[in-house]
Amino acid sequence: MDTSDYEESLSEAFWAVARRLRHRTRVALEPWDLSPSLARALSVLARHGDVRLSTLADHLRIAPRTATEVADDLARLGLAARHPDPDDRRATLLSLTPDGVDTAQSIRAARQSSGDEFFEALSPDDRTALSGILAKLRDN
Amino acid sequence: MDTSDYEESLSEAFWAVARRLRHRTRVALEPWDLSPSLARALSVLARHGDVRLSTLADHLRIAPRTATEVADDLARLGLAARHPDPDDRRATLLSLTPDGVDTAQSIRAARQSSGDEFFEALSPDDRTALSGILAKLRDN
DNA sequence: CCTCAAGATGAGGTAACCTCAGCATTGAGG
DNA sequence: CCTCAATGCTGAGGTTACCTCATCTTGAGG
Repeated sequence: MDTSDYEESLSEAFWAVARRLRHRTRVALEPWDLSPSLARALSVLARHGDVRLSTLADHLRIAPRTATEVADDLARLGLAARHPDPDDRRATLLSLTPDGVDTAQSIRAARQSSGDEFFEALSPDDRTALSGILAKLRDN
Repeated sequence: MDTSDYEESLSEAFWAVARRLRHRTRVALEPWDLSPSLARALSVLARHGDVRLSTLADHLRIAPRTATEVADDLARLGLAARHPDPDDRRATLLSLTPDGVDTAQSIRAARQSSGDEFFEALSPDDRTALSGILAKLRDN
């Protein structure tokens, strides 16, 4: 196996896992009828409270314009609401509604209690290793 | 950091890396005006020769219907061509054209010579670890 | 004030997937 | 042989999660 093959299969493996993870996540979220990306956004909100859309975009590492759409979707579902930033009238803050808080919490709880969560197939060591490796890849 | 936070950041990190990888790959493929998924298909063809569309789908881990589209695209670009399977008249084989062979080879060469390939930011040990971890995640 | 930047969004687009239904062909069981 | 379920491909029609570009409002510095 030469370097090229190695690279090849690394990225192939990566994408195979990505697809699988996406699928698993979607299934896990079915009870709430939430897409993976909305669930991610929800958890950012749960962790950081009110955030500007641009900040949300930063956290999710997506384009600001896309954060607008995520906010639209969360608002449409009644999980979050926009309100004006008192400090800057250009900006909009997004915050969870009570329903959003509940949803975020129950997703969290469900994940915690479900033993077959995707990454739990790994040993703790593997998880630590993966975490470190992903951090390196994320910021290179 | 409890388990849930840990999970959370693992999948977030995973997706952040996925986005980055996709972008990097796209940039790397610009000289050939090929999308990442077509490049993956091309390399499957380069490694396996003639394949049925369904086999291609298996290799790429995509739905059979999607393989049809990949084949359409490769054919449209003149990189691959369909021809009937002599053993089964239901099936179509896809094979690289001479142009496709050249393209596959030059992509391969470019990857080999470019030192800044995405996963080369990792140490060989990390690459090995990642490879093993992905293999576990792929088949759980 | 005036200019330039920053925040959000409307418009419009894309890649890479998917399911479902339908057709042709095949192979296994009666 | 003949039927019939299974297999292989594809047309039709989504969906998700992104993107860029242009435009509007507001803010901050000279």
